[in-house]
Amino acid sequence: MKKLERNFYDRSAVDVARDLLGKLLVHDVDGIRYSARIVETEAYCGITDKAAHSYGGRRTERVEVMYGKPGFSYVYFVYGMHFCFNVVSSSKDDPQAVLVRGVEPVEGLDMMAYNRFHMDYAALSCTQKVSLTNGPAKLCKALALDRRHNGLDLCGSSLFIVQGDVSPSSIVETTRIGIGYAEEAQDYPWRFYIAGNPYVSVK
DNA sequence: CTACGGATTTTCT
DNA sequence: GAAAATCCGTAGT
Repeated sequence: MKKLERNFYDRSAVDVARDLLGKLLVHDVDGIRYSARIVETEAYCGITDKAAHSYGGRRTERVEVMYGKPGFSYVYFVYGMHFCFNVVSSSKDDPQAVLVRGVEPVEGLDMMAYNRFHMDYAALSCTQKVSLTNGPAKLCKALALDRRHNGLDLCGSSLFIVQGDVSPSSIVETTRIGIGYAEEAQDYPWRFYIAGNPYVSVK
């Protein structure tokens, strides 16, 4: 399957978020391949979006990568213990990004099960299987993504996204999660997910 | 099933 | 010093 190229990411975060659904996120490390279908995303639309880390043109060390070229990773640390993975979108100096909130495991299931629960995949309960990757911090843990993966080029060879083999049947557009501080931006329909998929974090 | 609070530390004011 | 793009365990319905 074809790796997504720079021009895929060089669009608004809303367009990239919608089009990432059904694509395959791949992480190759230490001879292990993790891959998972993207089933839930959120767009963070830059300096005018009160929910975005780059709102108002804020430009700190943490958010610097969002001001660079599209198609790079933005991984941040939150709540003292979790990481979240984003894809930098839009053009250089327009700090937009897409948060990946849910993925469906495809390859590397045993390593994902180990990373999350220190168990074999076969020993997981049904609840645990779904809980492997149905949230932004859960999928980072499962796919072994952390601060070392901030600022990586997704057009590179260890962390990238490929075209999926099936396009999503039905896409739901709704409001974003966990942004109670964002006033009217809370109500913008910038979260997208594949209808009916069990790895969506919040229905 | 839903609701709530605690965990834990970086990041920014 | 406060808040945070979350998760998990426990308690209640």
